[in-house]
Amino acid sequence: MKLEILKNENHDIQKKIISKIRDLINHKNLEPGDKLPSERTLSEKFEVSRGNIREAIQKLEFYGLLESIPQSGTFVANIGVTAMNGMIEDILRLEEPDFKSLVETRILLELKTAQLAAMRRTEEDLQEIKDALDAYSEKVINGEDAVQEDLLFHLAIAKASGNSSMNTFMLIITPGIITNFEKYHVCDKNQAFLGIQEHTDIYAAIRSQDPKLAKEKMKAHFKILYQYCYNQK
Amino acid sequence: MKLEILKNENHDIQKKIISKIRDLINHKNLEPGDKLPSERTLSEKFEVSRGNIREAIQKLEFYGLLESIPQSGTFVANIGVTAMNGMIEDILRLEEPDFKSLVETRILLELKTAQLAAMRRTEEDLQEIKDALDAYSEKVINGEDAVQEDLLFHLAIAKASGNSSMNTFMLIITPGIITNFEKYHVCDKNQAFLGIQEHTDIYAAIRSQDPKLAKEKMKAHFKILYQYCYNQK
DNA sequence: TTATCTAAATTGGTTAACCAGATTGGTTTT
DNA sequence: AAAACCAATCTGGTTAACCAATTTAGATAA
Repeated sequence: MKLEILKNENHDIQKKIISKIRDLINHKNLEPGDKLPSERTLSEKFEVSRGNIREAIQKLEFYGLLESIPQSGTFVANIGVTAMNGMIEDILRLEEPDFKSLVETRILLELKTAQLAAMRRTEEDLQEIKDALDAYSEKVINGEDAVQEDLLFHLAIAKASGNSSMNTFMLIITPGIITNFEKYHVCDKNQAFLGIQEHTDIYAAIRSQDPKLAKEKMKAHFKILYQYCYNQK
Repeated sequence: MKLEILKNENHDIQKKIISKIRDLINHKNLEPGDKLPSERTLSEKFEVSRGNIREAIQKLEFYGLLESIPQSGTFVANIGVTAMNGMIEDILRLEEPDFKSLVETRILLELKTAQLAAMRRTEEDLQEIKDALDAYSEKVINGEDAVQEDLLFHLAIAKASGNSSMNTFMLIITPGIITNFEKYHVCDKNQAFLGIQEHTDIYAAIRSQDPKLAKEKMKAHFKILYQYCYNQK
């Protein structure tokens, strides 16, 4: 409980620091390549710990807005003040994604990865998808829980898509999907049995290198989920 | 130069730690809820600094595989060994996305965000998109560089889509897109002038709440880019 | 024997000291 | 006057000490 509060406080502090950095860049008219004040200077100017400053800078570095060079300084990336302001505003605004956003995004990604996997899969990819499918089927037939095997099947397809961005994004949204699924108890035995057929259809389409069919079968697979989630709301 | 090497070494160390944690979970048959050895124990067992251990744990925490509780310990998340192994393998394998992956993913996301924005945009969203469009047009007409304003127009649409996951992903791929664009000098003056019309078309479709048209116009906008990027390869 | 309480040890998180390398300003040399 | 050099200073990065909360184990009391 207290953890949550602390973490939120910490998160708030980071947001405040980021907005102060933005204000500083605007006020001092810092242009691409200009150097920010040192971490120590900022920490006493903003009256926060140096660690907090470092975290904020690293976050802005992640989004490509700043660049830290050891033993030298932190510099404004090659991006103008306009885009800088717009992007920082976005970063500050971003709330934690709701379940609906996660599902919507997952479906979008999976329809594409299925399509791409059908186009690009190697024999090795295909074998891995097949293995995941078999593991899944076996668990379901034995009446065991197969959430993990289901997940691995989908991740195998993402891998076969040959697009590392989409693969990464699948991994990022996976935890949120799983926890929410378990919270809502979406998967029951009937759906699992139906899942075997749907998974098999998807696999077959990817094997026969039919992108359109793969997308179609993936869409069918998500149809129930999609409706279920939106009715839940 | 040396920075790169060091950073790669650091990255390698983290990967090694993550795979060692995976081995440990497998070897000790740690199940969901089980406690990992303390950070200090791990650091001397793996012969790395405690900071490295913390980074690796935080990364696995980000992907929902571990959970750290202050003054208590780090625990295996509610995810079985099968999925744990599969996901860690994926995490270790993920390479930096190439330009093609980035563009492919951006197009996928933007076609959807345009569509969703047309469905869900509020009056406020619409105004912000309009402002971004005007700022872009003005720069282009004055013959100035308008890369930033172009970017902000697209981010405004992502915001209006009402899907925070997609919005986040757009922000994540943006830096890679920008740096590569500048590297390849994609945008020239002619494209910028053409861009005004295309942007205006997209805006009009979103204003008139026509999802299908919005997607179509966005597709047209990306057509040149898409071909250009793939020809570049 | 069981339950309860207390103090010591353990935990993840945080802070302050330290490090190596880059920068800078002044000095010396040519 | 200009170039070369050098030491003091400043930088982000790293490490070790510290902290408060928690857990644990043993002593005590019922």
